[in-house]
Amino acid sequence: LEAQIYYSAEIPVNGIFNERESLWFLNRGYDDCMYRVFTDKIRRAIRYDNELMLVDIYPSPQRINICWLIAKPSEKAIAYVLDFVVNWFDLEADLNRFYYLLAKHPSLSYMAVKYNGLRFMGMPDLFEAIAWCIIGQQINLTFAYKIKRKLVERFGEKISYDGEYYHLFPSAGAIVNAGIEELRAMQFSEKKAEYLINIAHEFKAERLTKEILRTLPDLTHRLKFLTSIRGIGSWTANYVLMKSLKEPSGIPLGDAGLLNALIKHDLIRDKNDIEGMMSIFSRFKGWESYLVFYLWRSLAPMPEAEN
DNA sequence: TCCCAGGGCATCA
DNA sequence: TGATGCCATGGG
Repeated sequence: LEAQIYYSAEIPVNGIFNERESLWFLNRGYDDCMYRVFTDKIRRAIRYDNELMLVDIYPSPQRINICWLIAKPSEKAIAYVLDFVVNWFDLEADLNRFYYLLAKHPSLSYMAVKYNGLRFMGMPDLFEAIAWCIIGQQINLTFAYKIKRKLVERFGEKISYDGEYYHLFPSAGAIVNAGIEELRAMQFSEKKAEYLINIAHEFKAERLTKEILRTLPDLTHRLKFLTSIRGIGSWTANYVLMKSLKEPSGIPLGDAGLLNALIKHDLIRDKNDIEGMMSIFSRFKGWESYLVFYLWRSLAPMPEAEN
Protein backbone atom coordinates (compact mmCIF):
# COMPACT_ATOMS: atom_id res chain seq x y z
CA LEU A 1 0.00 0.00 0.00
CA GLU A 2 1.46 3.32 -1.06
CA ALA A 3 1.89 5.96 1.61
CA GLN A 4 0.10 9.23 0.99
CA ILE A 5 2.56 11.97 0.11
CA TYR A 6 1.50 15.54 0.86
CA TYR A 7 4.49 17.28 -0.65
CA SER A 8 7.87 16.39 -2.14
CA ALA A 9 11.07 18.25 -2.92
CA GLU A 10 14.55 17.45 -4.12
CA ILE A 11 18.01 18.71 -3.26
CA PRO A 12 20.85 18.51 -5.79
CA VAL A 13 24.22 17.24 -4.54
CA ASN A 14 27.42 19.20 -5.08
CA GLY A 15 29.75 16.60 -6.62
CA ILE A 16 30.25 13.00 -5.71
CA PHE A 17 27.96 11.38 -3.16
CA ASN A 18 27.91 7.76 -2.04
CA GLU A 19 24.41 7.27 -0.71
CA ARG A 20 25.10 3.70 0.37
CA GLU A 21 27.84 4.94 2.72
CA SER A 22 25.37 7.39 4.26
CA LEU A 23 22.74 4.71 4.77
CA TRP A 24 25.36 2.40 6.18
CA PHE A 25 26.56 5.02 8.64
CA LEU A 26 23.02 5.64 9.87
CA ASN A 27 22.40 1.91 10.29
CA ARG A 28 25.79 0.66 11.36
CA GLY A 29 24.67 -1.55 14.21
CA TYR A 30 23.67 0.97 16.87
CA ASP A 31 20.17 1.67 18.06
CA ASP A 32 19.71 5.37 17.24
CA CYS A 33 16.17 6.32 18.16
CA MET A 34 16.06 9.53 16.08
CA TYR A 35 15.29 7.89 12.74
CA ARG A 36 14.47 4.62 11.02
CA VAL A 37 16.51 3.30 8.12
CA PHE A 38 14.85 1.38 5.27
CA THR A 39 16.65 -0.16 2.29
CA ASP A 40 16.43 2.99 0.19
CA LYS A 41 15.33 5.74 2.55
CA ILE A 42 15.42 7.21 6.04
CA ARG A 43 12.26 8.19 7.87
CA ARG A 44 12.33 10.68 10.72
CA ALA A 45 10.32 13.33 12.54
CA ILE A 46 11.36 16.97 12.25
CA ARG A 47 9.84 19.95 14.02
CA TYR A 48 9.80 23.52 12.73
CA ASP A 49 8.14 26.04 15.03
CA ASN A 50 4.74 24.43 15.74
CA GLU A 51 4.77 22.11 12.73
CA LEU A 52 5.47 18.49 13.54
CA MET A 53 6.55 16.72 10.35
CA LEU A 54 7.39 13.20 9.28
CA VAL A 55 9.54 12.84 6.16
CA ASP A 56 10.99 10.11 4.00
CA ILE A 57 14.48 10.97 2.75
CA TYR A 58 15.72 9.16 -0.37
CA PRO A 59 19.43 9.67 -1.03
CA SER A 60 20.83 8.95 -4.49
CA PRO A 61 24.13 9.85 -6.21
CA GLN A 62 22.81 13.01 -7.87
CA ARG A 63 20.12 14.24 -5.50
CA ILE A 64 18.19 13.68 -2.31
CA ASN A 65 14.40 13.43 -2.54
CA ILE A 66 12.21 14.29 0.41
CA CYS A 67 8.58 13.27 0.86
CA TRP A 68 6.29 14.69 3.56
CA LEU A 69 3.99 12.03 4.99
CA ILE A 70 1.62 13.51 7.53
CA ALA A 71 0.44 16.84 6.26
CA LYS A 72 1.26 19.54 3.75
CA PRO A 73 4.10 21.64 5.17
CA SER A 74 4.30 25.44 5.15
CA GLU A 75 6.85 27.22 2.95
CA LYS A 76 9.04 28.02 5.93
CA ALA A 77 8.89 24.45 7.19
CA ILE A 78 9.94 23.18 3.76
CA ALA A 79 12.92 25.52 3.73
CA TYR A 80 13.86 24.43 7.23
CA VAL A 81 13.77 20.73 6.32
CA LEU A 82 15.82 21.28 3.15
CA ASP A 83 18.45 23.14 5.17
CA PHE A 84 18.35 20.42 7.83
CA VAL A 85 19.01 17.69 5.26
CA VAL A 86 21.78 19.66 3.56
CA ASN A 87 23.51 19.96 6.93
CA TRP A 88 22.80 16.41 8.00
CA PHE A 89 24.35 14.91 4.86
CA ASP A 90 26.86 17.74 4.28
CA LEU A 91 25.75 18.16 0.68
CA GLU A 92 27.58 21.42 -0.02
CA ALA A 93 31.16 20.33 0.62
CA ASP A 94 33.50 19.94 -2.36
CA LEU A 95 35.06 16.58 -1.58
CA ASN A 96 37.70 17.00 -4.29
CA ARG A 97 39.55 19.44 -2.02
CA PHE A 98 39.79 16.76 0.67
CA TYR A 99 40.74 14.02 -1.79
CA TYR A 100 43.52 16.22 -3.15
CA LEU A 101 45.05 16.37 0.35
CA LEU A 102 44.47 12.65 0.95
CA ALA A 103 46.23 11.77 -2.30
CA LYS A 104 49.41 13.40 -1.01
CA HIS A 105 49.53 11.19 2.07
CA PRO A 106 51.11 7.77 1.42
CA SER A 107 49.23 5.71 4.00
CA LEU A 108 45.89 7.53 3.83
CA SER A 109 45.43 8.01 0.08
CA TYR A 110 43.52 4.71 -0.18
CA MET A 111 40.61 6.34 1.67
CA ALA A 112 39.68 8.56 -1.27
CA VAL A 113 39.02 5.38 -3.24
CA LYS A 114 37.69 3.02 -0.62
CA TYR A 115 35.29 5.54 0.95
CA ASN A 116 34.72 7.58 -2.20
CA GLY A 117 31.71 9.84 -1.86
CA LEU A 118 31.34 9.43 1.89
CA ARG A 119 30.10 12.70 3.34
CA PHE A 120 30.48 13.88 6.91
CA MET A 121 27.25 13.11 8.75
CA GLY A 122 26.31 16.03 10.95
CA MET A 123 23.95 16.59 13.85
CA PRO A 124 22.10 19.85 13.11
CA ASP A 125 20.45 20.19 16.54
CA LEU A 126 23.05 21.78 18.85
CA PHE A 127 21.31 20.74 22.07
CA GLU A 128 21.10 17.16 20.84
CA ALA A 129 24.78 17.19 19.89
CA ILE A 130 25.89 18.41 23.32
CA ALA A 131 23.53 16.09 25.18
CA TRP A 132 24.79 13.19 23.09
CA CYS A 133 28.37 14.02 24.04
CA ILE A 134 27.58 14.22 27.74
CA ILE A 135 25.85 10.85 27.53
CA GLY A 136 28.65 9.26 25.51
CA GLN A 137 31.57 10.41 27.60
CA GLN A 138 33.72 7.43 28.61
CA ILE A 139 31.13 4.71 28.03
CA ASN A 140 30.74 2.32 25.11
CA LEU A 141 28.45 3.38 22.26
CA THR A 142 25.94 0.58 22.74
CA PHE A 143 25.32 1.69 26.29
CA ALA A 144 25.28 5.37 25.25
CA TYR A 145 22.53 4.76 22.68
CA LYS A 146 20.59 2.84 25.29
CA ILE A 147 20.64 5.84 27.64
CA LYS A 148 19.81 8.21 24.80
CA ARG A 149 16.74 6.18 23.93
CA LYS A 150 15.50 6.27 27.52
CA LEU A 151 15.91 10.05 27.62
CA VAL A 152 14.19 10.57 24.27
CA GLU A 153 11.28 8.24 25.02
CA ARG A 154 10.68 9.90 28.37
CA PHE A 155 11.08 13.59 27.47
CA GLY A 156 10.74 13.89 23.69
CA GLU A 157 7.67 14.31 21.48
CA LYS A 158 6.75 11.49 19.16
CA ILE A 159 4.65 10.69 16.11
CA SER A 160 2.92 7.37 15.61
CA TYR A 161 2.92 6.22 11.99
CA ASP A 162 2.44 2.84 10.37
CA GLY A 163 2.84 1.01 13.66
CA GLU A 164 6.07 2.76 14.68
CA TYR A 165 7.00 5.73 16.80
CA TYR A 166 9.18 8.53 15.40
CA HIS A 167 10.79 10.66 18.08
CA LEU A 168 12.03 14.19 18.35
CA PHE A 169 14.97 14.92 20.59
CA PRO A 170 13.70 16.50 23.82
CA SER A 171 13.73 20.28 24.00
CA ALA A 172 15.91 21.98 26.58
CA GLY A 173 12.69 23.12 28.24
CA ALA A 174 11.64 19.51 28.79
CA ILE A 175 15.00 18.53 30.30
CA VAL A 176 15.00 21.51 32.65
CA ASN A 177 12.05 19.91 34.41
CA ALA A 178 13.82 16.58 34.84
CA GLY A 179 15.16 15.70 38.25
CA ILE A 180 18.66 14.38 38.93
CA GLU A 181 17.08 11.26 40.43
CA GLU A 182 15.01 10.63 37.32
CA LEU A 183 18.10 10.75 35.11
CA ARG A 184 20.01 8.59 37.60
CA ALA A 185 17.25 5.99 37.20
CA MET A 186 17.98 6.08 33.44
CA GLN A 187 21.60 5.11 34.27
CA PHE A 188 23.05 8.58 33.94
CA SER A 189 25.86 9.09 36.41
CA GLU A 190 25.27 11.77 39.02
CA LYS A 191 27.67 14.13 37.25
CA LYS A 192 26.20 13.57 33.78
CA ALA A 193 22.72 14.27 35.12
CA GLU A 194 23.95 17.53 36.66
CA TYR A 195 25.76 18.56 33.48
CA LEU A 196 22.79 17.87 31.21
CA ILE A 197 20.25 19.72 33.34
CA ASN A 198 22.60 22.68 33.73
CA ILE A 199 23.19 22.81 29.97
CA ALA A 200 19.44 22.63 29.35
CA HIS A 201 19.10 25.75 31.51
CA GLU A 202 21.75 27.51 29.41
CA PHE A 203 19.77 26.70 26.25
CA LYS A 204 16.43 27.69 27.73
CA ALA A 205 17.85 31.05 28.80
CA GLU A 206 19.40 31.43 25.33
CA ARG A 207 22.86 31.91 26.77
CA LEU A 208 23.96 29.05 24.53
CA THR A 209 22.78 28.96 20.89
CA LYS A 210 24.23 28.28 17.47
CA GLU A 211 24.00 31.99 16.69
CA ILE A 212 26.05 32.96 19.74
CA LEU A 213 28.75 30.46 18.76
CA ARG A 214 28.74 31.70 15.15
CA THR A 215 29.16 35.28 16.36
CA LEU A 216 32.45 34.45 18.08
CA PRO A 217 35.48 35.33 15.94
CA ASP A 218 37.24 31.99 15.57
CA LEU A 219 37.60 28.36 16.61
CA THR A 220 39.72 29.22 19.65
CA HIS A 221 37.05 31.52 21.05
CA ARG A 222 34.28 29.03 20.35
CA LEU A 223 36.22 26.28 22.14
CA LYS A 224 36.87 28.56 25.09
CA PHE A 225 33.21 29.54 25.29
CA LEU A 226 32.03 25.92 25.22
CA THR A 227 34.61 24.54 27.64
CA SER A 228 33.70 27.20 30.21
CA ILE A 229 30.44 25.24 30.67
CA ARG A 230 30.55 22.41 33.20
CA GLY A 231 30.59 19.01 31.54
CA ILE A 232 31.99 20.31 28.26
CA GLY A 233 35.70 19.59 27.86
CA SER A 234 37.96 19.74 24.84
CA TRP A 235 36.64 16.54 23.27
CA THR A 236 32.99 17.56 23.55
CA ALA A 237 33.61 21.13 22.36
CA ASN A 238 35.41 19.97 19.23
CA TYR A 239 32.93 17.19 18.54
CA VAL A 240 29.98 19.55 18.84
CA LEU A 241 31.54 22.25 16.67
CA MET A 242 32.29 19.82 13.88
CA LYS A 243 29.02 17.85 14.06
CA SER A 244 26.62 20.73 14.57
CA LEU A 245 28.32 23.88 13.30
CA LYS A 246 30.33 22.34 10.45
CA GLU A 247 33.57 23.58 11.93
CA PRO A 248 36.05 22.12 9.41
CA SER A 249 39.04 22.29 11.75
CA GLY A 250 37.45 20.66 14.79
CA ILE A 251 39.49 17.72 16.09
CA PRO A 252 38.21 15.76 19.11
CA LEU A 253 41.72 15.18 20.43
CA GLY A 254 41.94 12.28 22.82
CA ASP A 255 38.98 10.50 21.24
CA ALA A 256 39.41 6.79 21.87
CA GLY A 257 38.39 5.77 18.36
CA LEU A 258 40.50 8.43 16.70
CA LEU A 259 43.59 7.36 18.65
CA ASN A 260 42.97 3.71 17.81
CA ALA A 261 42.63 4.54 14.11
CA LEU A 262 45.85 6.58 14.11
CA ILE A 263 47.72 3.76 15.84
CA LYS A 264 46.23 1.21 13.45
CA HIS A 265 47.54 3.25 10.51
CA ASP A 266 50.92 3.51 12.27
CA LEU A 267 50.67 7.30 12.26
CA ILE A 268 51.33 7.78 15.98
CA ARG A 269 53.43 5.72 18.38
CA ASP A 270 50.93 5.64 21.24
CA LYS A 271 48.02 7.52 22.77
CA ASN A 272 50.30 10.19 24.23
CA ASP A 273 51.96 11.04 20.92
CA ILE A 274 50.45 14.52 20.62
CA GLU A 275 53.16 15.78 18.28
CA GLY A 276 52.65 12.89 15.91
CA MET A 277 48.96 13.64 15.84
CA MET A 278 49.41 17.36 15.18
CA SER A 279 51.85 16.48 12.42
CA ILE A 280 49.21 14.42 10.61
CA PHE A 281 46.46 16.99 10.98
CA SER A 282 48.72 19.84 9.87
CA ARG A 283 48.55 18.30 6.38
CA PHE A 284 44.74 18.65 6.36
CA LYS A 285 44.13 22.32 7.14
CA GLY A 286 40.44 23.07 6.72
CA TRP A 287 39.58 19.37 6.43
CA GLU A 288 40.59 18.08 9.86
CA SER A 289 37.07 17.03 10.82
CA TYR A 290 36.73 15.14 7.52
CA LEU A 291 39.91 13.25 8.27
CA VAL A 292 38.57 12.37 11.71
CA PHE A 293 35.35 11.12 10.13
CA TYR A 294 37.19 8.99 7.59
CA LEU A 295 39.48 7.60 10.30
CA TRP A 296 36.42 6.59 12.32
CA ARG A 297 35.00 5.03 9.18
CA SER A 298 38.17 3.00 8.75
CA LEU A 299 37.57 1.25 12.08
CA ALA A 300 34.46 -0.48 10.76
CA PRO A 301 34.18 -3.15 8.10
CA MET A 302 32.92 -2.23 4.62
CA PRO A 303 29.13 -2.43 4.21
CA GLU A 304 29.31 -4.56 1.04
CA ALA A 305 32.05 -6.71 -0.41
CA GLU A 306 31.59 -5.53 -3.99
CA ASN A 307 32.18 -1.94 -2.99
C1' DT B 1 38.47 -11.18 36.50
C1' DC B 2 40.23 -7.16 34.28
C1' DC B 3 40.33 -3.58 30.93
C1' DC B 4 38.51 -0.42 27.98
C1' DA B 5 34.67 2.33 26.14
C1' DG B 6 33.65 8.36 20.77
C1' DG B 7 35.81 12.27 28.91
C1' DG B 8 35.62 15.54 32.43
C1' DC B 9 36.44 17.15 36.86
C1' DA B 10 38.09 17.46 41.62
C1' DT B 11 42.02 17.06 44.14
C1' DC B 12 46.80 16.96 45.21
C1' DA B 13 51.46 17.79 44.32
C1' DT C 1 48.39 22.59 29.47
C1' DG C 2 51.40 17.53 35.63
C1' DA C 3 49.41 12.96 37.65
C1' DT C 4 45.71 10.24 39.85
C1' DG C 5 41.05 8.71 41.33
C1' DC C 6 36.39 8.60 40.39
C1' DC C 7 32.09 8.01 37.87
C1' DA C 8 28.35 4.26 35.55
C1' DT C 9 27.72 0.04 33.02
C1' DG C 10 28.43 -3.42 29.27
C1' DG C 11 31.19 -6.08 26.23
C1' DG C 12 35.32 -8.57 25.00
